Amino acid sequence: MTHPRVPYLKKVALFADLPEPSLLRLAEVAGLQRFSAQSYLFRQGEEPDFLYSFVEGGIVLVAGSGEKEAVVEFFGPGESVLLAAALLGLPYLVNARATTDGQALLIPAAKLRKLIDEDVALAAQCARTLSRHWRVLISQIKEIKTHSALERVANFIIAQTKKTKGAVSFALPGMKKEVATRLGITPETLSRTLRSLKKYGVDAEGDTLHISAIERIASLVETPPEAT
Amino acid sequence: MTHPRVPYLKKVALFADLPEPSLLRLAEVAGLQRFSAQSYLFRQGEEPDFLYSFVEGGIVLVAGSGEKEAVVEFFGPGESVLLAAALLGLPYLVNARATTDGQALLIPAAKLRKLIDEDVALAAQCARTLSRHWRVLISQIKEIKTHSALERVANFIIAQTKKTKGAVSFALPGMKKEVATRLGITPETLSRTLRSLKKYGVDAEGDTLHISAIERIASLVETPPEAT
DNA sequence: GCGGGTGCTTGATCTTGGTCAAGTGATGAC
DNA sequence: GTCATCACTTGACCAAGATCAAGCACCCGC
Repeated sequence: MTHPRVPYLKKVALFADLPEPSLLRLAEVAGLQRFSAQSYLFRQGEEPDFLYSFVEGGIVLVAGSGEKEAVVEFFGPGESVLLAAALLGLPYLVNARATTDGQALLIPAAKLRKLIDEDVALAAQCARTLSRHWRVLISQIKEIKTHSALERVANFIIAQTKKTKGAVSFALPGMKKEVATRLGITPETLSRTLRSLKKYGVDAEGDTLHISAIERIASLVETPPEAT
Repeated sequence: MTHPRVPYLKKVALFADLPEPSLLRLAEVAGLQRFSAQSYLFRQGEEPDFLYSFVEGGIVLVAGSGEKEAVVEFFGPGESVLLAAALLGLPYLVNARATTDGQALLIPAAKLRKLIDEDVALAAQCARTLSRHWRVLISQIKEIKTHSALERVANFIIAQTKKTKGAVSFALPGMKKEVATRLGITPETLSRTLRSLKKYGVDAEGDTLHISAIERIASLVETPPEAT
């Protein structure tokens, strides 16, 4: 009965909660696209033809094309990118490069712009998703403006896991040099910082970090018990 | 015939293009609130009761309460803040402090959340406004991560005016120390940077900047003509 | 008038993190 | 196999900008 692409749509947070009719409308215009690691899905300055929602694999949003590259954020399965550009029909501000092989649902931007004016459920859901993105970016700006390199690395580690205590291991969402610019530091500084975190139980093994006790990392960043 | 608060709603970009029925629904729940310079409209961590849209005057969004304050962005007449928190019903991530006296339209957050699920025009408009905000924040992140203090100040000056050449004068959107942290630098550094920009025709007089030729500032920031 | 608070500037000094350069290890082309 | 490339690390050095400390100018209350 239901469209073959609906199950894919269900995997994407942006669409998961939409009612059946909305899903069907989207399913009709959506297409599934494979991509391979290190390939570019789109480049800064291009006109947005699609909204990208990841079913599998991940990408990294990179600002600035030439020498000065800065990672804005990593995105993985279930997330959508560049809703903003697609909705406004303005050129992408960033590049998207795949960090792994994967597949994405592509929704034609023109169709999306049309649907959003007709479908409350979709429009409201877009607004909520964009709201979440807004908050993530605000946090990042706060972070960069008020915390040191070591604190940012610590916070990044904490953000990568849901656990608040005990041992954790996880893979970095991209190459170390990408993680570095995501944090607003150089690869060299990240390397040194990770080494200095060894004494707090952080061990790097390739692109996997082993944390012996996440609460020790958290203590680095919490305001140390103040008087007053 | 029309509600007395509709003309105020018309002044706000978020609402200006909405059809009459949507405006009326909003007008019924909106309230006008005066605020005075330096007062806090809300503080970080509070539950969002309202969406704030400025009819007159401006505010500054400040992250971090204690010692480490960092300005996230300035907002003026016609703009709306914390749509994100209001829509999601999550605590504010930032403080809002008035930079001048003014008045704001307050839309109860609960009502807004209800309306957005029923009113396509409103929902779509929220999504578009949030999209614009997203792009502004992305630009700021790029800026901080890839440009030096001098370039950031130059870009800030350029962003404050619509003109692309000739002389300009404009008032800073807040105190110098606020502008400084907005740019991710200290007040001292801003002061020194402005002085070093004197030779490029930038003159500070109180909170007003006089630029003798905006294109000279622009040339500081454009990639100097590269070979290749 | 005077005194105190505040925002801004200026100078001297320090520190963080960036830059430059060299070296290692893994990977892949041939 | 060799060689090149590339991510990453490490070390030595450097510089942009932060911090610390005065000093100035303005405003407001008294």
